[in-house]
Amino acid sequence: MFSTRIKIKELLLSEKVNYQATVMGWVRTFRNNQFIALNDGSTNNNIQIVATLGMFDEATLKRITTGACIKATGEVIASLGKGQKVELKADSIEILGDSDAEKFPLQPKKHSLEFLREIAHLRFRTNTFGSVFRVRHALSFAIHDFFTKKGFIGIHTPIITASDAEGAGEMFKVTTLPLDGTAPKNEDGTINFKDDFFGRSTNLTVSGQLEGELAAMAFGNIYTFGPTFRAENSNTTRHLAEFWMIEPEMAFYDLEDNMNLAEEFIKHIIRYAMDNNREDLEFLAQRLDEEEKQKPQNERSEMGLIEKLEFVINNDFERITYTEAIEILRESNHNKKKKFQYIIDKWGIDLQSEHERYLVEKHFKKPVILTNYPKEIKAFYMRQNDDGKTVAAMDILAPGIGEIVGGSQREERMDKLLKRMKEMHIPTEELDWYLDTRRFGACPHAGFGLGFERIVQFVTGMGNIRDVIPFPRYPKSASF
RNA sequence: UCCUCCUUAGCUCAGUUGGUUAGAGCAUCUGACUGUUAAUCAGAGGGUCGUUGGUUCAAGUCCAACAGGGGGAGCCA
Repeated sequence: MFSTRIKIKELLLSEKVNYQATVMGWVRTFRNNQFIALNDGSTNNNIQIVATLGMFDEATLKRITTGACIKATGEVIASLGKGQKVELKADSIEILGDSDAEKFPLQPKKHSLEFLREIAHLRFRTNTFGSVFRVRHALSFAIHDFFTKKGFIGIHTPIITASDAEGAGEMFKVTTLPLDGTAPKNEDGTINFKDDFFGRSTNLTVSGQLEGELAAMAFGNIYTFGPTFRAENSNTTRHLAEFWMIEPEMAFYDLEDNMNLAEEFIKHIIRYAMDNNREDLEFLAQRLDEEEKQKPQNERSEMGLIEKLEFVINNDFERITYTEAIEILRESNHNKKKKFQYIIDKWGIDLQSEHERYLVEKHFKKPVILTNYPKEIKAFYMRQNDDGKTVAAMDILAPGIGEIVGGSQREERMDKLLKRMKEMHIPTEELDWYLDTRRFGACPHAGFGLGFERIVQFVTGMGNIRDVIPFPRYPKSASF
């Protein structure tokens, strides 16, 4: 057995001294030819390894460079210096992997996030990304934990799908047909997919919702948590071409049940990260704080990261209807003074992100759940309200990020659903399997979708979504 | 996709109204020092100024196109 190591987090946490230990990790700095700051990714805190002068040969010391991987064995003692409680006085140091100091790009200094994105394969070794991805994992675990405790069944919906009728966005084609122009064609010149791998045209999924609804019609409560793909040419700080989405779907839920679950869910996973990743969040809070100081006074956020998260956990989300939101916006001084780029004048228009931000950041200063949107601006499967104008939709808007959750009560009445599909030119033949849920034992049900990276952004305070997924995919970029 | 800003050493950035040999800090290398905390001190190396084309006696500096990046918008999660 090779790994007899103790993790640095455990070693530092116990504060026990006077025992033999082995640590393994990557060198952050090597000071004074004696003091190695070693990190193993279990925490941002490094263990100080003391290589007593004269105990190690010159050749070994030369190989202890920033980025090198080493194994050190010795006695854990109370530190003789300030700055750490314990340190490891090395009896032996073994270089497991050299790192050419002239070529290793990470330095013990502040790097820009843009530069680190170019070396995404190495950025895991920085404090910022160490914290971000530990928090990401905690949130991921908390999601499964939340739904499991509530008796939800996790469903793996397909990544390759045949349907392209959901209208959730542009899709990536999946094919094994040749791309050199020799693929079989129909008489009208379009590609004939009969000889393709699946014998039909297929795409990467844009949502697991429709399949999720099928499972909910058997298990009652289900959730999906998987990768999702959108071939939109979106170049923003909150869009990715490949992202992870959580989509719960619940039988016997109406819109209010749906909102209650979504709010409880968000609070639960934030609470989990606060309880289990305090150190990482404090590091990220400090990082954000320094970043904020670079901004002009009027652009700085009023709350620090920890404060903001506490606030979200401890306060009810504001719940208003679309109609009320339009009223608030129309009557706002911001609107009257024509400070919006898009002036709010009539009911029925879609809200622009400037309006969402006004509601969340200026007016309510807390997360807002917007409900009952006009049916014209929402998807075909949303349940039609009795007023004939709106649907039982809900979006949760978060400060700094905007839409974090989109959901609705689903239209379970076959006649209404079919009518709406026709109006919106959704091909019913292709979705016949979906319509079976309405044919055989239809029931009131609801669900929502939550972009995982967006909640990771919210919790870590990272401004760019490309910095909360290890290897981001976006237009013109699929490195690593 | 649209608007806008940016691109100078490995990194972060200076570079004046266009003018001779393009600078700094950090990193790297060499040496000194040795209980340091992004160690310190001394010295050295390191640049086709994003690419291509244009204006000019002269371009890092002005103009254009393209590429890449940032911020904002749209689409959305």
